[in-house]
Amino acid sequence: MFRMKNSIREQNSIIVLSEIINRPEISRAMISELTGLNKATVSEIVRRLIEDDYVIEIGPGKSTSSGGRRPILLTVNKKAGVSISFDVRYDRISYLITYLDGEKIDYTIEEKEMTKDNIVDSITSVVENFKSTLTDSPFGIIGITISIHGIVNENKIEFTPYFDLDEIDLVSILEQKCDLPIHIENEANLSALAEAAFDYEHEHIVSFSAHTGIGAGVILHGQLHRGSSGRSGEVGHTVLYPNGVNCPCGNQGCLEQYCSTKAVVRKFQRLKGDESLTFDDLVASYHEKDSSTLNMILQFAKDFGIGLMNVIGNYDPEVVYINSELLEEIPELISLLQHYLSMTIYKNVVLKQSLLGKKASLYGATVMNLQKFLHVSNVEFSLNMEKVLEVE
Amino acid sequence: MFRMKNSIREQNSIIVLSEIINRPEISRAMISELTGLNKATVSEIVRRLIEDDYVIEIGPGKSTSSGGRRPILLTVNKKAGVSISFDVRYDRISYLITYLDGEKIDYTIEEKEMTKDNIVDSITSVVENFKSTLTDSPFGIIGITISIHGIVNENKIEFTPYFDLDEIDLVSILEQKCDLPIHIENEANLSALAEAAFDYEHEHIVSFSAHTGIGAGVILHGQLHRGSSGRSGEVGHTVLYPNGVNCPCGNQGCLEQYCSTKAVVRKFQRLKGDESLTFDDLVASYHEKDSSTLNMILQFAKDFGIGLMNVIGNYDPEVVYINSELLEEIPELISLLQHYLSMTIYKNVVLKQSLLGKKASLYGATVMNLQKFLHVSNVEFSLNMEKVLEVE
DNA sequence: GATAGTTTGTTAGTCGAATTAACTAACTTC
DNA sequence: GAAGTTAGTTAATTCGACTAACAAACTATC
Repeated sequence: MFRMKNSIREQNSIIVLSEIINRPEISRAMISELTGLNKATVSEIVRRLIEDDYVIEIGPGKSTSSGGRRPILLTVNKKAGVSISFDVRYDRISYLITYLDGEKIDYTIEEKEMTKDNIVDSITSVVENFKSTLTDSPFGIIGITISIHGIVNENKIEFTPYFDLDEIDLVSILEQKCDLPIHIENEANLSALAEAAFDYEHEHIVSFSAHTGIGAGVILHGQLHRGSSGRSGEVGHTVLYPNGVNCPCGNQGCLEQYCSTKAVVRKFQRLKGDESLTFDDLVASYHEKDSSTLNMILQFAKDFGIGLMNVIGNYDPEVVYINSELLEEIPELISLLQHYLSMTIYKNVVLKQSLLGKKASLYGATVMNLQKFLHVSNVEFSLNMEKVLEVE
Repeated sequence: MFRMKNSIREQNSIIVLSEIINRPEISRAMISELTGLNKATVSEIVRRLIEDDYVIEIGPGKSTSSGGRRPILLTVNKKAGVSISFDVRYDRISYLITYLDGEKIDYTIEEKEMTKDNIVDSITSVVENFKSTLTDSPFGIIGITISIHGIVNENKIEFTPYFDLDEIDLVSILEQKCDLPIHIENEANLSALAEAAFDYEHEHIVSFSAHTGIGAGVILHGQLHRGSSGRSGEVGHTVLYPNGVNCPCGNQGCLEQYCSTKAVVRKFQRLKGDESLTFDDLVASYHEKDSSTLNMILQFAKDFGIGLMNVIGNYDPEVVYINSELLEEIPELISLLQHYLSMTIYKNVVLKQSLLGKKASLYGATVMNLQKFLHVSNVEFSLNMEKVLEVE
């Protein structure tokens, strides 16, 4: 058991700050009611939060119909610091710079091949560039979190399929060059953090990502579950068909070989005997109700459903957010999957389309920056949903 | 955030008590060193624990080679209360009565068909019987926990295959009749609690039980993960062979239809064309190196391994305790499974034979009684390993 | 428009848990 | 027997959170 020194680590301070971050404006009295903390306690904690630049007063609110003193509304001092997020894939890099509430300052995607030789420069040039424009703020850049499509453990990249980032110690290099807190995390895990940060209702959340690979990020009791070595939720390599097709991972019949976007497009190409067909062609063919495509998609849904059930049967979450280009284009598949679920003991599990799509991991990285900055491990605070959803 | 009233709920009290429960004897100075709490703080907390009958002093220890005052050794006041555990299957009921450290007072297995009509009497008669022999103790019976081979949620039995316990509200009935705290929990979950209570080293533990059904109990960050509706770890009904044999659960190709003890014996019977063959015959045939039996067991190991990998790929635990009659009789299969694992990204995950075997759930129930009694949700305290392993 | 009632937020005093620092107690070694 | 070491207690202090009382600022109403 370690003792709390830093005031912001103090349990109740973080509870109060969470309530303030969670909504656009709130009064001391309301915080007291929501948390069960005494009014006097809330006043004292808020006094320190204001003193330390975390919170600002934005003026009086309206009194209720039954009268009474008007509340003094509080809000998080969102401009006290900024967060920088990167998402790195083998074929592209994107970044997002936001204030503390998630409001966008800058967002860019660049399609280019990423390697261990260009990643450091790609990142530092963005950071240096931004640093030069940054006017004085109490906290400055609170941290940089990098989303990696691969296995990450203890801030080290252990395995990156399709590229070679595992050959350098990215965090050490960047910490030296930037002199800022650097964090790296798996893409699916960060996506789950993002979904959880916007979901006030649920405690157990799975984010199921199917892009080039398939992975699940898992939030249990409001906290990210990373597993003992950062390998939790690697469902892409659980076996769907014993004795099925070979997978680069060494096993046979892995889910990823049947249900990743890549695999489905390949199957579509073989079905039509045309290797030039793209993802968009597949979607078009489906919407034209081409019967062989329909059948193929139906088979995909069955396989996908088994992979999904596999995760649900292990974790028993309340809700699963699905983040997949294919299911985004064919949303009725979600209903179909929900129908499959309704016939099992997991009928109460709710499937939802991810609201954040391809920006999920970037916002998850923002959440991680905030978590590290505030020294908390839960997601009981949130970014400003409105601000986030209006981006692009 | 709720305030702590009851002294024993107080964070640091429970930390100190855990250290005392965790070993046969310990001094105040050592507690101070282990926990980081100040000597004075430890003295005060221990004073209250002694006052409240949780702890006793057992006399002076030896001083170290470099001299100094001799320590006053402390130990948990194990006879201050007793725990009662039941394990209920469709075909038998067993119970275990222990002191607070897990030392056996009574243990009995009775083979009989259990139904909703006889379960209440079976339990109350044991409790009443024991109550009459119980001499005055500070806490008396601290609780009764019942292990159920079925789905349990919020202290209610929701589904029991092979029998009908889900038709009565067992906890309410027993609470009325016994006037004691009654808890019920799934068998696999309790087994996991038991394994974790004896495992000081690991934080993420899976207990994989394969008996009539297949289930996994999961300990994450030292706490039992039950899922949002008590259905976590229901791996018996994840799909092994898509389009495989029908399962009573409604799905096709469930793991349970291939790897439960029941399923394997049935397969052996068909293999040999003799329906009277038993589990023991299967084990004998294997040890006689009957080639068709060997092949069958090899196939079983492959299937079992896929089921296991499925769980590991989701949770990424540090260690998996396997509780299966078949693997207990053929322990070399564990090495084989470990070999399969070594070829995956989960090469660091350790497989172990359960030390507790068929008594795992009973000891897990004891742990649960202690957890509820002490108002804690972790297993950072333990039963007395020596005392437990000498039972029978 | 004076008064009563309501709600927000602050102040003063108190409590309790944990800390530090200085002590006593009880040993070993030389 | 003196010096060094370890165990445990005591007293004073700090700090977070609580209660209770109050001031501030509103609404409703006769």
